[in-house]
Amino acid sequence: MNSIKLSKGELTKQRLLQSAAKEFAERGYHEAKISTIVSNVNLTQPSFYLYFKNKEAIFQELISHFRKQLIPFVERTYDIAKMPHDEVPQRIQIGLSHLFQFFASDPNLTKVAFYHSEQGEEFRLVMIEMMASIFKHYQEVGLIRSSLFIEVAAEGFIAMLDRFTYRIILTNERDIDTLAKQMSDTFFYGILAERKQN
Amino acid sequence: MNSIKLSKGELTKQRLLQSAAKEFAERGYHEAKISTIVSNVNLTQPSFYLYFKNKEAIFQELISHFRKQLIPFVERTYDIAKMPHDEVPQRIQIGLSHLFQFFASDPNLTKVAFYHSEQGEEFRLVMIEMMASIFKHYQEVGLIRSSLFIEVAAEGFIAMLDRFTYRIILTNERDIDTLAKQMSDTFFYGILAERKQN
Amino acid sequence: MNSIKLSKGELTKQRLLQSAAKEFAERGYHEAKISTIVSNVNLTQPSFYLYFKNKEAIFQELISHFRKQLIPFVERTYDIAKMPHDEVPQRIQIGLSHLFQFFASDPNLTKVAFYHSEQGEEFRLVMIEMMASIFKHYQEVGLIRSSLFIEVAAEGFIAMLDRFTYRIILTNERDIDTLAKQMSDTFFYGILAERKQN
Amino acid sequence: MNSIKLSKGELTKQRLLQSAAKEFAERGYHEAKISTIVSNVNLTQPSFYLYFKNKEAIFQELISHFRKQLIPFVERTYDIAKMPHDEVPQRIQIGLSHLFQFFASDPNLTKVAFYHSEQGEEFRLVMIEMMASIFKHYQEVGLIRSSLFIEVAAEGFIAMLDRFTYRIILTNERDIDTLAKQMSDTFFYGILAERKQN
DNA sequence: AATGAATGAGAATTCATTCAT
DNA sequence: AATGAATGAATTCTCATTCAT
Repeated sequence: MNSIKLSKGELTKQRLLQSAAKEFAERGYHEAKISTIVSNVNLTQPSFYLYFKNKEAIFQELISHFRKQLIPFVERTYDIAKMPHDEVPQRIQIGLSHLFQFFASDPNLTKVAFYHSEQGEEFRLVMIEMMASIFKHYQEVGLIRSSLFIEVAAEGFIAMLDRFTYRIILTNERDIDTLAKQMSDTFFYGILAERKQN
Repeated sequence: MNSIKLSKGELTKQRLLQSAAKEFAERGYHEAKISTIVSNVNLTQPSFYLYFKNKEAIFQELISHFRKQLIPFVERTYDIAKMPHDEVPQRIQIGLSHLFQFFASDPNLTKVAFYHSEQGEEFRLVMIEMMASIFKHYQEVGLIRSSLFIEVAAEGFIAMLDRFTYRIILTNERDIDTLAKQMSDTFFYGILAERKQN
Repeated sequence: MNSIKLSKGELTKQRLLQSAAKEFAERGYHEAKISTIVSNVNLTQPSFYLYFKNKEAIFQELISHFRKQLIPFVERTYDIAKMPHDEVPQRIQIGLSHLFQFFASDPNLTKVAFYHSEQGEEFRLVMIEMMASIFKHYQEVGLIRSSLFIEVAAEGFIAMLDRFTYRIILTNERDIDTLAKQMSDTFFYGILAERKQN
Repeated sequence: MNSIKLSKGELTKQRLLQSAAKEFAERGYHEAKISTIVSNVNLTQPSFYLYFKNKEAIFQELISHFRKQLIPFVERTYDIAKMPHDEVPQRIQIGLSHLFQFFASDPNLTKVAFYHSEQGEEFRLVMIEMMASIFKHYQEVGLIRSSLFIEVAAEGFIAMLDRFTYRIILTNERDIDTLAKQMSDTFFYGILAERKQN
C-alpha cells in the first residue's frame, strides 16, 4: 500500500526507524545502541547521523509518529457519544477492538511509546480523558448508573486496555475481538451475580 | 520495631539498600549509578563492593526482599475464599486496601519491583493467579455470575490495582481507602444502569 | 579589474577559496569544516574535491596566493634604500601605510596567513630581513644612529606592524594613515624627552 | 623549593597539568589530545576525569594559574611610576627583563596563555594598560616627550615584548638581559641619528 | 570498615573523504 | 559540473569495577 516510490535515502531512513523501534522496544531508550540499530540495516554508524541528529532525535521521531496516529484515532472515538443508545455497549466494544488492532499493528512502536517513553503517561491520560467524557455523557442520559465514579471507572478502563494491549503485543496467543468482548463484558456488567449496590 | 541493634556494617548495608531503592526507582536499573547510591550515604565506591558483589546483586537483593514480603501477603489473601459469603465484597475491598497500603509503605521498592525489574511481570502473574482462584471459587458458589470470564476478570482486576498503585505511589493525592472502595464498586457492579447481559 | 570572464568552474573555485579564507580566518585550520566552506557557497561536499585534493590543499593555495602577493610587495619596498635621504622617514611611513592597506584589503586571507598558518613566521622573517637591510643601509650612511641594534630594531618594527595589522583587521576603528604615522613617530624618535644615549 | 609533600593524587594532578601545558603549547587547544596528555604521564584516559571535569577544565586551570601569577606581577610593575626620575629608563628595562624571565620560566604555560587561549588578548590588554599609565605619568612630569602618542607607544611596547617573548620561548639563543637592554634602547631612543621631530 | 587511585570496556558523535551516478 | 549516499578513523567521556593500603 505504502508503495509510493521512495528514494534510496528515504528508504534507508524508514529502515532505520523500523530498526530503532525494534531496538528501543527490546531494550529501552538508554540500553538501545545506535550500533545495533544501524547494523540491523547494514549501515555504519556515521550514516545514522545523516538521517538523525542523534539518538534522542530518532526516538522522538518515533514517538511523534505514534502520536500523529493515536490522537486522531482517539478523537474519532469521541463520536461514540453520538450513537443511538442501544448500540453503545457494542460500539464501545468495537472501538476497543479497533484500539487493540491499532496497537497490535506496530507492536514495537506501541511498546516504545507506552512503556519506554516519558510521553507514555501522557498518552494514557488522553485516553482516560476520552473515556471519562464518554462515560459522563452516558451517565447523564441514564445509560450508565449514576452511582459510578466516572474518573475511577475511566482510569480503570484504560488500565485494562493497557494491560491487554501489553499481552497482545507480547504474545499473539489471543483473538483480539474475543478479548475486546470479554473485557467489555467484565467492565460493563461487573462480576457479581446479583446487583446489591453498596 | 526494627530496632534490633545492627552492627555498623549491617547498618551501612541497610542504608545502601535504601539509597539504591531510591536511585533505581528514580532512574531505572541501567541509568542508576553506583556513584549516586554511595554518595547519598556518604560512602566511597569501593565500599559498595564490601557489601554487594555488583550492581546486579544489590538490585536482586531489593527484588528478593520485596518478594519475601509480597508472596506471604498474597497467600494470606487466599483466605478470602473462606469467608462468609455476604461479607465477600467488603472483604475483597479491604484486601485491596491492604495491598495498596503495603505498596505505599515503601514506594521506592514497589516502584522498582513492579516497574523496573524483569520480575515485575512475575509478581503480577502471581496476583492474577490469586484473584482468578478467588473468583473461581465464588463463581462456583454462585456469588459471582457464571457468565464471567474469570481469567480476563482477574487480569483486569490486577490491571486496575496496578494502575492505582502507580497513582498512589507517584502522588499522594488520594485517600487509599476511598480509592479501594471506588475501584471495588466499579469492578463489582460494572458500569451499566440496568443489567442486560450480552 | 579582475573581471576577465571566468568559466563556471573557475568561478566556483574562486568562491570556494573566498569561503575557505573566511572559515579558516574565523576558526583556524583544524576547527574549520569543509562542510561549512561548501555550504556557504551552496555546494555539496563532494564538489569540493573536484577543485581541491583535500583540506590541506585549499589551505596551501590560500597561503601560496598570499605569498605571491606579499613577496613582490616586500621586494619593492627594498627600493626605499635608494631614496634621497631626507625623504626616508616619510617614505618608510608611507611604505608602512601601504603594507597596512595591503593587509587590510583581504583581512581574512591576512589573518589566515599570519595567525593560522605555519608559514606565518616565515612571512614575518622575510619582513624582518627587509627592514634589517634597510636599517643597515641607512645606518651606514649615517641616517640611523650607529648605536642601534639593527636586528632588534627590525624585529621590533615588524612586531609593531604585526600588532597594528591585527588591530586593523579586527576592528575598523582607526584611520590607517594616522596609525602608520603615529607608529612611525614612536619608532623613529623613541619616547624620551631628551636624548641621553646609554 | 616546592617540595612540600604532595599526596599521590595531588602529584598526579600536577603531572597532568604539566603534560597538558606541553601538549596545548605544541598543538593548540583543539588539536591537543587527552590521550596524549595522559599517556605522557603513564595514565589511562579515565584517570584524567578523576582530576578534571573535561578538556576545557584543565585548559582553564592552566590559564587561571597563569593569570594568578601575571596579574600581581603586572600590578607590582605600576610601582615604576614612583621611582626617582633618573632611574626610570633603567627601571623599565629591569622590569622588562623580569617579565621576560617570568615568561621564560614556564614556556609552555606562557605559550598556551598568550597564543592558544582566548584570554591571550586580555592579558595583552592588561599589559598595554599598564604601560600606558606609566607612560602617561612620565609624560606629565616631562620625562617622556609630549608629542608621543601614548596609546600607540604602549601598544607598540607590548607588541615588542610579545614578539621577543615568543623568540625567547622558542629558542634559547639569546641572553634575556641583553635582549631587554637592546629592546629598551631601541624603544627609548628611537632609531634616527638626529632628532628632527615631525 | 573504608578509602585513594586507577582502569577496561564501551558509547555517542564528528569529520574528511570516496563511490557511483 | 555536481550530488546522494555512505564510510573509516578518531576522540571525548562515562561507568562499573579492582588493587593496594
